[in-house]
Amino acid sequence: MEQHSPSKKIKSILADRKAYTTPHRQAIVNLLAQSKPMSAQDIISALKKADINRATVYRELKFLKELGLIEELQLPGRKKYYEIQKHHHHHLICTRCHTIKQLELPRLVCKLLADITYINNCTITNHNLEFSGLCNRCQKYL
Amino acid sequence: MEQHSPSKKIKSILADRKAYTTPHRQAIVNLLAQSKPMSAQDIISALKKADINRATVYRELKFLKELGLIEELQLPGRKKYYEIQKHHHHHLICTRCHTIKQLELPRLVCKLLADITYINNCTITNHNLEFSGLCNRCQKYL
DNA sequence: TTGACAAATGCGACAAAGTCGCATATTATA
DNA sequence: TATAATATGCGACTTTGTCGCATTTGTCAA
Repeated sequence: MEQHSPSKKIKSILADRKAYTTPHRQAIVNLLAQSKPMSAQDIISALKKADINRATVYRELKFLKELGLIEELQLPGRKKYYEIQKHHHHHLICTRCHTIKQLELPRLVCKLLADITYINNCTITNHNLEFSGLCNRCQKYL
Repeated sequence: MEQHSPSKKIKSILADRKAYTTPHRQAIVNLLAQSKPMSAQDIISALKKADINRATVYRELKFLKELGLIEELQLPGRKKYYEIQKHHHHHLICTRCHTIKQLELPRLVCKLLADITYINNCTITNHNLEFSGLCNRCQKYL
């Protein structure tokens, strides 16, 4: 497998936490950096040449999530999906072809969250806004 | 267990689908009608006197969901939660006490969905908007 | 460059959530 | 009340994820 060396930024984040830059860790980060959101099993399959233990993959995903390097998506269905942490955004999972697309959201959404906090007198630390339906390719066929 | 007889409406929905009005089915619907969102395991435990098989509960939840009588919530975490289908709404799960509260959302949200569909040229059939954070009771303590 | 120590890994067993096929039981209705 | 469709129990199985522990690997300072 081709191993891109991790960016300076990632290396320093790892160093700050006294975390090592291991081949497995790099492989997972690189894989996610180049692809759509993947489930743990997707990652295990994709890296089967590297022969990474299942438990290691799960541990790694948990760890990278804590570090804020990747994000965990709670899409409809049983599995969690992971993707490289970019700017915050949301997804559509197609009920026909099961591809996951990133959605463009009107700016309004941020304001909305503030309103919700105010109306309900609570402290929102996290939200999960995901969609399912038909992607633009599949909606032509039905 | 006290068995309220199901409403006419529910009976007719069941009849339309040639589904039977069985004690187990009634027990599950009645239970959900009287409580906060519950996981499958919560339901199994709550109905342990009725001694309903696990598989039956899962099958029933799936079926009631298809009928539109209950809704499946995808909250952060591994389990799914179920609640009686009321008007569409959203939840906050408290990261401290884990209670699930229904949130009041500004009307804006509906319009937002239409905008998202338009901007992204897709067909949204379902969305999942759930929150985690601190409920109004717990936010006093931290 | 190497040795020591912390961090990462593999392994295998375990757990929780959910599914399936099949034999049996229950329900609606003619 | 007989019958045909539906629901249920049972148990094995799958998937997703976790854990403890022994071993290996990465880092850093001497």
